[in-house]
Amino acid sequence: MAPAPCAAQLPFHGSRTLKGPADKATIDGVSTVPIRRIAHLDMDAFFASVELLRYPQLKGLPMVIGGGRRKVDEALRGLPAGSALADIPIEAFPRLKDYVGRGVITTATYPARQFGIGSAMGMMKAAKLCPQALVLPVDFEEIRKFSRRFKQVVTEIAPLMEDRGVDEVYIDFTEVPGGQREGGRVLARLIQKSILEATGLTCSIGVAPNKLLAKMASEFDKPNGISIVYERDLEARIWPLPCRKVNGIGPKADEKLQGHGIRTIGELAARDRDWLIANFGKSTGAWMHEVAWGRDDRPVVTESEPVSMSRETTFERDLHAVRDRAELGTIFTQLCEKLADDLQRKGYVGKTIGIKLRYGDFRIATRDQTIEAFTADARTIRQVAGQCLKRVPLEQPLRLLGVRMGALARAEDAAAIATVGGARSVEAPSRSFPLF
DNA sequence: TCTGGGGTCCTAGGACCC
DNA sequence: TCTGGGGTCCTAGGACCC
Repeated sequence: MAPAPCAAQLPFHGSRTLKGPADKATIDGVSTVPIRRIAHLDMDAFFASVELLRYPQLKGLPMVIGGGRRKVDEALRGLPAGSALADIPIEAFPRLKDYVGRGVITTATYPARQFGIGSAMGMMKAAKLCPQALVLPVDFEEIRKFSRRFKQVVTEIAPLMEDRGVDEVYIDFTEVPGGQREGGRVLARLIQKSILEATGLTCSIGVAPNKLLAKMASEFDKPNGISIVYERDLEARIWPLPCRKVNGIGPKADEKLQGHGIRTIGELAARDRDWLIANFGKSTGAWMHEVAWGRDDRPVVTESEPVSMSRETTFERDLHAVRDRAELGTIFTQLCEKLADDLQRKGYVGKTIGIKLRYGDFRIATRDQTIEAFTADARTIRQVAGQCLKRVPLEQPLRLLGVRMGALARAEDAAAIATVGGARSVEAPSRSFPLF
């Protein structure tokens, strides 16, 4: 019988991170310390590309994936099902001009992007740009399958991989055999080739000294491209880019920067660190200065625990708390049940239960309440969330309702805390009981 | 007939404790 | 009677990302 593992042999719990380079390596016959090489990998038009594997006859045509599914599903149901998917005539597929509803686009194929269509764009707006574009619903099961498959290919080659969503990962090349050759290009090529063989899908990879630059680099040559960026490329390749290209500078920050006449990353780098801090706050200002100079020492994190889970839904039409009370109540209960099911399936419990609603005019309100004991029970969630709902104004029409669980713990850890906590409360009341 | 459904992190005020 | 900081937790909102 194998000896019981000691603590040091147990798998890492929580976040496992890679530290800087340690060992000597040989590059082109020269012994040297490996330089930090971080890759960002982005699947090309992921959702749409997965659909194209099923319907190859649509290749090369403008196509979008996403949206409020109903209408599209109806149209697709009219298609002959089963084995001959590839033989369905193109004319049989639904078009954007026939689309009705509130959805947004998840992915557009490259031909569709030529028309100015992009992710997160409303379906109705996209339909005006390219009414003849084909439109298909998202097949989440299929997407997850392909997502798992490509990530497995990556980790088999380079184990230090950080998951950034269904279609994106960071990879630490630094200590991987071949990871230093041609600045990472050789390994990137191998990964691209292996993913294509395993899935039939292409991806774009950027390799750079850190995550910040790798993320920008992966966009340089899309689709199916590889870009290698070194520290010395900062001025020529990074500084000319608009500030928006920095992961973390969004529309608001960009607008404010532009208000100060700062449009490119180079112009941001030219500003005084103290000036940035004075105008954007201590944390954001200092961070902006660092990223403008291409500096980022965040590690590649291979494992992390979820902080919250939620379920939300946008109604087909705006609902009113009083007039549509019954319908709203049904949806609310279903959301709570789905959330409870998610928590239980994944083995989590939580203490902070909250609701979110979006009004017809897109304003958002949230309320939450922290309860004594961890739970993943649908009825408890429904009850506490119901209390939260009473604290929010409900006069105006509602567009969206959501339920959220925060302050998560693994179910088994929470059970242990409950036991110890129970014993503790008998001995002496104390508020400062350590959580973990 | 604009604008989905998940998430993370940050800020800021107030309660409460030491 | 008037005055502190530091720390944590809770709550609400907002920016941002995929």
